[in-house]
Amino acid sequence: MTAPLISQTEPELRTEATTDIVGYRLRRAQLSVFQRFNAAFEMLNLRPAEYSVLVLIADNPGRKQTEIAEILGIKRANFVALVTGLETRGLIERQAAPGDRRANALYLTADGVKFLDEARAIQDRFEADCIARLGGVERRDALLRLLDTLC
Amino acid sequence: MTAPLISQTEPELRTEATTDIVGYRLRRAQLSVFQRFNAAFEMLNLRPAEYSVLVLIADNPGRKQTEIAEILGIKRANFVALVTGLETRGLIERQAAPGDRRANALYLTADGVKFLDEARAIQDRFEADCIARLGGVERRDALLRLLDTLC
DNA sequence: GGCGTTTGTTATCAATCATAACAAATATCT
DNA sequence: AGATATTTGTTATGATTGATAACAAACGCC
Repeated sequence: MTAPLISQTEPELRTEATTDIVGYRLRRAQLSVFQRFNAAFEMLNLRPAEYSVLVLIADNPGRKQTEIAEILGIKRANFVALVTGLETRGLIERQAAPGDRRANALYLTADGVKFLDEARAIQDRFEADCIARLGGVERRDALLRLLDTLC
Repeated sequence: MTAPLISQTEPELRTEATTDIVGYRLRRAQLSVFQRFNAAFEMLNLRPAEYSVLVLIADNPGRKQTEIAEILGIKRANFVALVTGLETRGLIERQAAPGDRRANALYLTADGVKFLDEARAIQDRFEADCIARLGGVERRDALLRLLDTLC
């Protein structure tokens, strides 16, 4: 005997047990947001991690690689290529850190400052879009508070 | 002249421009949750994606690979290795799909059912921990609603 | 019967993340 | 001061994840 014909409309899958999970929904939301971020920054060819590095250096010039990396939760080893990439593009500089010949002090170049201005403008629009989707700044803040409890 | 001594306590970095961003906080929270998930499932050697595949097959036996993959947002191409891995471990089976000799219908094996029972128990405890961190089921539901608006 | 589409698959490719090892420089301790 | 431990940047490497292109077999359509 074959399976009986149940419905003409395509039978839907049961997904509650999978989708009603915090981690799963977090992953989906994060992927979605990052894809939109990448689309918005396609012209600048800037990835999320790179943007955060530029902002952090701009707000904290002269800090060592390790300090910047640690705050972003990036391993020292993986941070090297990231910094090298931004340096090769002429956006940041590694300078000798005063008082520690091992360390590299990171600075934005003049080009980097100009570049970051453009990036910040795009990011502001992007964040405004996220806030609009969430339904207002209060909801955004509520989300950030909830996310913090998971870290 | 050298930089003046400002403070004995280590000077803190300015991070607002980076951390007050939805995408960034999403990424951090998702990474943190997945790391705890992986720790909880270390004994079962089960990754988040694998768990969701098992649950989805259990709740929708006989579905084609493409159907399961699409719901999880996994590309067909990348889903092959995932299915093969679970099949090699004896947890699921690829069976001939009735009426379509191209497609593979996916089923849990008896071992897969037993295995998923254990996994579900762990996941239930894990989700309870997430809810506790968030401050209750209402907050968890609020988070899920907010996350949905970002997809 | 011919033609476009779907399905599973392989092969790449890029990005992300983790670990181990290492040399140079620095800090610590006695 | 000298021995020892730690920090810093770096390279190398591996595992995981996600995306794209191409392909043969099977299917659906006309």
